[in-house]
Amino acid sequence: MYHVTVKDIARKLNVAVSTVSRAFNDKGEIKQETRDLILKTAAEMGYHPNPIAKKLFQQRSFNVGVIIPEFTNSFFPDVVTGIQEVLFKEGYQVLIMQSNESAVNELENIKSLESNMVDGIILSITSQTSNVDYLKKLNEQGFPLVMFNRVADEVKASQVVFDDYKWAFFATEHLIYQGYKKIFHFSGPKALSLSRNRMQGFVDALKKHRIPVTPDMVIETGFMMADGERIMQQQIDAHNLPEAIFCVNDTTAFGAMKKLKQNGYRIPADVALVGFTENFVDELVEPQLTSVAQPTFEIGRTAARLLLEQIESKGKFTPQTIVLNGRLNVRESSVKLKPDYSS
Amino acid sequence: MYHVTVKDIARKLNVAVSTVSRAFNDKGEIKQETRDLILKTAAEMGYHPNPIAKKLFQQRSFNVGVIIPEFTNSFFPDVVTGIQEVLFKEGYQVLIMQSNESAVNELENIKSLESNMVDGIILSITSQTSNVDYLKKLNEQGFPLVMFNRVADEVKASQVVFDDYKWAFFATEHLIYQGYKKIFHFSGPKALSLSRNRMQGFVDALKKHRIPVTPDMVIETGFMMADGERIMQQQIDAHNLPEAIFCVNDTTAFGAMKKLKQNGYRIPADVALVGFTENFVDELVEPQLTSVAQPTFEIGRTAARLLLEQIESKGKFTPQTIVLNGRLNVRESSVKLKPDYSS
DNA sequence: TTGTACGCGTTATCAC
DNA sequence: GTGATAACGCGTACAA
Repeated sequence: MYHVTVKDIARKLNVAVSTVSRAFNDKGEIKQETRDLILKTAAEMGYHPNPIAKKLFQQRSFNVGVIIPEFTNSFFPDVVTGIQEVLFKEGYQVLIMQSNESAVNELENIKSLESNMVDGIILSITSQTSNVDYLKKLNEQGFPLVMFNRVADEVKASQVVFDDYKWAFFATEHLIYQGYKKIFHFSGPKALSLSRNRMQGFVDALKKHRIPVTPDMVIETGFMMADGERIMQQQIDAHNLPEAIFCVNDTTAFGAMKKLKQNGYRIPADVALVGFTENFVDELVEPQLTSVAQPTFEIGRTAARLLLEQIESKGKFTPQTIVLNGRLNVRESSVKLKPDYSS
Repeated sequence: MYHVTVKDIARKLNVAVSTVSRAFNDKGEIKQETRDLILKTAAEMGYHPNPIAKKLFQQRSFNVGVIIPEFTNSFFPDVVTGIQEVLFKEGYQVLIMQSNESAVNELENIKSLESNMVDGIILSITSQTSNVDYLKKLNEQGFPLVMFNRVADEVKASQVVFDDYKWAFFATEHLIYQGYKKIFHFSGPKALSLSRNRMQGFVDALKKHRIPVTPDMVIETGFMMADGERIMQQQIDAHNLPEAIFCVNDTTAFGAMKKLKQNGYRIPADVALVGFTENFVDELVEPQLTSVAQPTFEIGRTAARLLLEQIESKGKFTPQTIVLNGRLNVRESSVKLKPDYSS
């Protein structure tokens, strides 16, 4: 694998390397015909500027790191797609890393990206992350950083978030309007502000409609399908079933759905379900799952734009928080069946 | 963001930069105590070797590119996870790119990775890729290359594949053993060898069991859910329904399932379904979908190991093809209901 | 065992 | 308009 360099072209054309360089980074300070000649022979020789040398000189890597907790749900891949869309156009490479919901991996990833001289990092913290000192330090040093969805509020960096409170409120209110009174919430890890916000939305919606809120109505579950299954089974075993459940995400809702069906309960007749963070599977399961849709691609694009802004505004930069809007997709799993008078 | 360099350490300690460098790349040719001192002060000063300079010198990027058609199904993310697992341990960064099932993007991605001096590329070609000249050239130049699942046979590179023929054969035979006779196949894009192999497995299974094969039994569908929906609706409209369908993947099977249900058909009573490439959704849909499971993570790990082998065996390297094994997960969608004598 | 000097491929800053 | 040269940070011959 031999790579053609500026030197090769310079030698062949009997010009100086700086002239060759100028031909490529055209700033008008080169004669048109020399430029054309150089570009032509360069193409013939199969020359490509060596990006590594360029990076070394410019002290910029044009790499951006993205750290996400997992890959298996479509949420994060979709966000990453949005991120890539914007950054790729601007000439950046995107290094994607997976923390696998492990705070240890996450820290390793951050350090690895840092030592690879990425120009900035976009991340969504794990559900286990408790210590964000490193991120905080990085951010205070002015290192470009954007967090999305799962954010650490102690770190004063740019954020792209969803109004979890509002949409949890709406989702819960939707259940109330359907006529359900005994409503539970399967919550995410309380360490994440996202979980706390969704929980608060749930609680406040009940309060608004004068439905008494007791501690047993909120059950900390987790984010995985297995979590939903486990907690649902516990409730079934304890003979403590509500009329409806608002789940912190679709995945846990699927777990709950599975266990309910296994135990012979009908959805929504016996227990209604609402999820969160739209998934293409929602329309495939039976009954179809009501869920709150987040603008995944737009989250990614916005995060990328914020990061670019910070990278390019050498120094003086004030972090911004952008809140994106969503929408409630009402489907079979949450709609109260009207009494059937026809038969 | 000021970065500490070898120079800073050398100045502080009054030694030569080469001594500092030696301390890090320890080959025993340095006094133990100088080494320790240098390492200690380096740590204090927060020194990290600049990977870009290292790459420029070593003419190696320790980056590996991965190009996949899409991110939304869990198949590719899972494979990528396996790839990262192996490569990350060996000190490689993985650059992930998405071709979005576009042959144009794919070529751009390859060139972008190449010009970024990745040490090798792992890829799965798009369903649109017809011209693989560029890949062929790359491969013939000795550029490390591994293809998985969706491979281009004209390119004599290492491959990690699944025995699509065998498992399509088994899946079809399973339907035959259930007693179905009129069986259709919704095939993938014929341009992909993967599609042709699955189709051939289907055809040969029918032949083995002396079921006549007619051209209308194989319908080129595509890979997306929308494809499955469209083709299914066409069959329904044409009143041309089989007793069972073997779909090229789960996604098209979901599409078919959706349309069948919408039109009031029961699965498997009216039409049985079998998919391919296991998906966590299979157990969530109703009825649960029978599917062939592929060892996704292992595919990734194997591809990564093959690539490493080629990267490290400077020059003399013979491409290998590794065939991985799978398994048929039989679920409700394909099991023939026995006549019910109980009622 | 340590220091000097050079090269990796690029761009910017000087001269000319 | 063009050429020579230094610099980016590192690793390695070679010299000391």
